[in-house]
Amino acid sequence: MGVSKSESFSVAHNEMANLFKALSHPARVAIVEYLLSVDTCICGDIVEVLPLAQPTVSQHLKELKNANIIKGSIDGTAICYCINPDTIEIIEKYFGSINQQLKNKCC
Amino acid sequence: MGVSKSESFSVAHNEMANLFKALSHPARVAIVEYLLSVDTCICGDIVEVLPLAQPTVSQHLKELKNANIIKGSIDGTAICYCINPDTIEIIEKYFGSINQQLKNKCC
DNA sequence: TTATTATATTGCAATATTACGATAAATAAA
DNA sequence: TTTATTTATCGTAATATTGCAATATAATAA
Repeated sequence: MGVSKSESFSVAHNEMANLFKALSHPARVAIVEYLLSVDTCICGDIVEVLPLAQPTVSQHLKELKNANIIKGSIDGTAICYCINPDTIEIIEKYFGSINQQLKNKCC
Repeated sequence: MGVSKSESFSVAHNEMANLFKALSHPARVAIVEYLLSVDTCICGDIVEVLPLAQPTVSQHLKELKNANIIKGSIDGTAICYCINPDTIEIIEKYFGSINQQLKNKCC
């Protein structure tokens, strides 16, 4: 019991759920919005912006990377993070499609 | 410690994270897509569609309701669930705005 | 080489989530 | 009233997530 039965669901449902899970923590939402707010992708100061310790921030960045929501490229000793526009577009289109389908409904 | 430091983040970041958390499980994604697939909102057969026991489905429905992603209205002994278009639109616009901001960027 | 700097990993404690059997609650039908 | 039917809640076990100190890794600078 208690085990997440993700294998019982379709790959598509799991993929969407994983995208949302990556954004299901305020720290990760804050990271995405911070990456949006800075001019360039070059930014190694995310730890300074968040009220969390460096290992915790590193962990959150890893989850966003694993979900393909952000990309990181090595720049000497620092790492440059930026948002992956492809993934954002996938999510936007997903909700756009839901909205479209809702327009042909009674609710 | 392990306690989620959600109070350390803005209300806006928490609100968006809570929306995504509601959709961060394949069962809840499946519920949303099932509600989209049926003609009317009148549906008391969600349990039949999912590979989960009735109390588990009830719990997932509760989380979607709490996040305002679905609405439920009592119809005799059954409950009619349907998607809340307002919340879907909030999410779509959120990603639309991110996409817009990304267009003016180097990445 | 030895610092220094930036990020990642490990290990662990605290908490949250997931799942379901048992049971309760509420309404409808007999 | 009694009996179905439908959904919700309780209690609990299994697992996942969150957070951070300590430490490791990797690249640069001195």
